[in-house]
Amino acid sequence: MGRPPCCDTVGVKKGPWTPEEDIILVSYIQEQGAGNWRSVPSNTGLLRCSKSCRLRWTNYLRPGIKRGNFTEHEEKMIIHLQELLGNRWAAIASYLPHRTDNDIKNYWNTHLKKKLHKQKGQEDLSTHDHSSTISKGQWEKRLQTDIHMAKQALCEALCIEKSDPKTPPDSEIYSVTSQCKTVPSSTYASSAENIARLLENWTKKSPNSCQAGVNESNHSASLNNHHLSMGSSSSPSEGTICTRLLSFNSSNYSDISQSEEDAKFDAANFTPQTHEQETQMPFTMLEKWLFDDAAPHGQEGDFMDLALEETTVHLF
DNA sequence: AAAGTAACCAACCGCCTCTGT
DNA sequence: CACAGAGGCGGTTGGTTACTT
Repeated sequence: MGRPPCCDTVGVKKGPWTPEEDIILVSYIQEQGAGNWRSVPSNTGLLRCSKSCRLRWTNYLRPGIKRGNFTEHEEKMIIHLQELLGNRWAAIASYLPHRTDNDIKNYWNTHLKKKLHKQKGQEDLSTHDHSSTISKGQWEKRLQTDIHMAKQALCEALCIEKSDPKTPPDSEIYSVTSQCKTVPSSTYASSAENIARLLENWTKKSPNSCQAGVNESNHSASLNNHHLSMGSSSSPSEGTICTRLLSFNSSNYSDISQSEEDAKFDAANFTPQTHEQETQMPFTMLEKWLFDDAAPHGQEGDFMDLALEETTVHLF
């Protein structure tokens, strides 16, 4: 017999998450921090299994997530990393700070696999086989540059940490921990943004489900009203949750532009990041691991010997 | 306009790994 | 060292949306 399910299947809700559930989850994580997922359903009253909560957080509600519209650069990164690492989506995602493993996996399965298949078909017809070798070399250089940039970012982060112990490292800026009171509000605002986006779709799709207080002619107002209306719902905890969310939305989030947020990410661009605790392995370990993986394909030497060339920078 | 098909993506399932006891 | 439980991960599914006929 297999292991019992991670949680009771009786009374556990499945399927798409509602905005209310998202708000409850985000609010809880904002207070308690991510982790100890087992206790999340019982502490929040969510009728979801712990895994579902974790997945929802990591793939959708976590701050800093960018969805859809993969850039050409990201696309190529994924292709190359997939070539190096295989279907280790979490590892690949760690090199694309804005993206989740699920998102990358989906994108690979729906877009890139076909695209590559198509390209391969064309290449087979072509007699210029060396062109692919050249582009591969370029990618190796690019990755080397990525690694260099990541190293720099990590060094900077560590230097900052050392010089000013009160300054949280980048990894902490984007994590919602139990010490979240000291974490800049932008951390949570991004989640609020995700929910706001969700609410936007939700209000469009099901105007009846949240009509109380929703002014459909004004989107931002409708979102706020929606929060308020839920704040006056039967559940008192929900009320405080929504009020808090609203305050994040209205005061803090508006102060933090997306570009600023992006800039923070860019500072640590291509630095491998983990999803859950946002704790970063020492880069050298990851680097080594990556190279070890690549080594059997005879690429280690290429990577190690490649110096960072200015000519490769323009590729980004 | 309706039906059929393809594409997309959120979420689930089950196995694996890690960690605490 | 062995075991159990929790979290992490990759494969897969199913519902929804977009597109085509």
